[in-house]
Amino acid sequence: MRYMTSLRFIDVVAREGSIRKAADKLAITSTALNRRILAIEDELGQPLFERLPGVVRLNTAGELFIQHVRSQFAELARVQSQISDLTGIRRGHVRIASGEDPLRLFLPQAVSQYRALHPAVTFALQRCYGESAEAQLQSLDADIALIFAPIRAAHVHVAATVRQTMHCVMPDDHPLSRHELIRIRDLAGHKLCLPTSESGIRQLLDAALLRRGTEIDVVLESDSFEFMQNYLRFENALGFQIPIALTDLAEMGLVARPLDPADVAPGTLHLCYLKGRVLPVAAAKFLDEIITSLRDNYGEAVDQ
Amino acid sequence: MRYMTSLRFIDVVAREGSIRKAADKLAITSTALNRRILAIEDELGQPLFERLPGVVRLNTAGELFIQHVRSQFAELARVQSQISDLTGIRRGHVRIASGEDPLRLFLPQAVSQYRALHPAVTFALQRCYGESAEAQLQSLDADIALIFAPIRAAHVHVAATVRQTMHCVMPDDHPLSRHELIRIRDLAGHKLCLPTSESGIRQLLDAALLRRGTEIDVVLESDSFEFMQNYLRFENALGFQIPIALTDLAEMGLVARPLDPADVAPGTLHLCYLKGRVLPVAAAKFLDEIITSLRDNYGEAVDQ
DNA sequence: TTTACGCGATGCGTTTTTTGCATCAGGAAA
DNA sequence: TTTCCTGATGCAAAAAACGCATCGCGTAAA
Repeated sequence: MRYMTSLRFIDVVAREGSIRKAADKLAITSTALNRRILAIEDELGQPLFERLPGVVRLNTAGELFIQHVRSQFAELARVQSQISDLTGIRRGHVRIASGEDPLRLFLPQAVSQYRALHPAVTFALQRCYGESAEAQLQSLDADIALIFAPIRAAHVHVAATVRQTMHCVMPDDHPLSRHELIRIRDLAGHKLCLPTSESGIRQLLDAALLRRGTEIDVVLESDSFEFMQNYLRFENALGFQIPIALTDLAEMGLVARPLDPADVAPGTLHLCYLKGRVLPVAAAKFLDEIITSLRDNYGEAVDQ
Repeated sequence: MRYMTSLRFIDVVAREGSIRKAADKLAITSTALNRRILAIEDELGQPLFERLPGVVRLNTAGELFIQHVRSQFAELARVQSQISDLTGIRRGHVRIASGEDPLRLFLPQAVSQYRALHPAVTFALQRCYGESAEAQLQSLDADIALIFAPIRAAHVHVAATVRQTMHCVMPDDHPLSRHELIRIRDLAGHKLCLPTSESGIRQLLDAALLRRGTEIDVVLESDSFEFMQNYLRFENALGFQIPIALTDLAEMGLVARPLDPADVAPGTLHLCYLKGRVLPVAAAKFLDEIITSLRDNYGEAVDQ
């Protein structure tokens, strides 16, 4: 929308922290951009940016204003989506912030299924960890977040949750593969591949290992499941995943065995959006879809 | 704010129902206005107005969009108010929709008291009845409403309520002035001045008269208390008011006597704003003020 | 039926606004 | 100090918005 040009410009300047950089990004000259900002500040009666040497930074008024600007964009998107929905063709753009786990299989399936019904809806998927997912909800850079971690911020509304039992992944000829249920103490003496410490899986494991006082042998840390999964065979090591990320292990000569819930507390996958926000039609309907899908595939997804 | 010009224009067109009339009001030519609207519709991908012979009317998409536009204005006002509040000087504009009763004494006092503390805050007071007050809250034409009538719409949030016992106003030499408490049956045979039927007072009285089956003699109907009050002496008639509207009766040779609550149910004065809305700083603080003031002057104002 | 009037849409010349270029002033780092 | 970056500003060119005149179309009065 053309009338929002100045607001969009301000948003970019705030993100870039520099008028000239923002101007480059927006493909206009810095003078034009600078004057737009001065004009808005003039109309508003006070500056939005502190001009520090080399950078510009939002002042308090600017923080208030940028929040307003972003919510206006989100609101406009919602209204446009609602209007498009009137014609029968569902249009829109859904932005999802998710941990790696659901990005492996669950979200690809869910998105493609939804797009088969509504081809005019586009998606953006951003991989990120819990805290940054919540930040993206708040800055309105994401509509929906799928987080395997405790929810920290009070401004996040949890639309559904799914219990996820931790699984241990290993080559199918690994000695532990004979166990149907794996205890924490069984891990002692085996080589382990763990996700990095931002991961919810890692946090649950660390808590469990600490509680049981088990000594472990971490040979590899990675924030890529893909890498870890491929690596397990070479080292004959153990990895960890949650059900929503468990894909075609058999093809890779791997198996997954649940860890005893008495040792490792089952984690919770949270499906969230920003509290108080009315989502665009497309995002809201997609949310409904994946709530249903989570319930069907992983049981007891709790609407809240 | 300049960037909102097109939106403001659309709002005026929607209200006027005619591009040419709106153009007159906005002091531009109809062609310029027309093109702005076409441009927005073009960007939006579909029309907002139905072009009927002689008038334009919002279509469904337009209704959705105009709601968005109005909320943008309200939000911007809130943010501006918040920003102004940073400087220490409280600025802002508070729009109140109220029945006649609080406009007599209560609101003039409250507003002047508030403005004494915050001279940069301006006020707009619109006299109206219950239903239209609620409509004004919803269309964001008013921030706060003070209604002596039952609340009908679910989208209105009631911030406080005050019980108001109906009073009968009469010349101080009227025979009924000897009664400390007036019963409905006492009214029979006397000349009555009643408010018009939109008034909450009239509705309560009608209900009471109907229940008691009392025959009454209505000599005058008026939606102006001022007029009624001045008229009572000439006709030696009876009028009706609620405490919040009772002013310097003695000076006019009038007295007020409460009606028996067993006959006429005490009405409730409602202090409201639009549900889910975050009021601008100035409006929110003024709301706090009058809640306190209502409680102090009329007892038991209930925060809700 | 005819006429007159009001409405929104559109072509075209004019005015206003926005943009880009060149340049200035000022702070940070080499 | 010099260099290099930043945001701010004067001025001319480009772009957008505007007003005038006019068209087509419908309703309502004659």
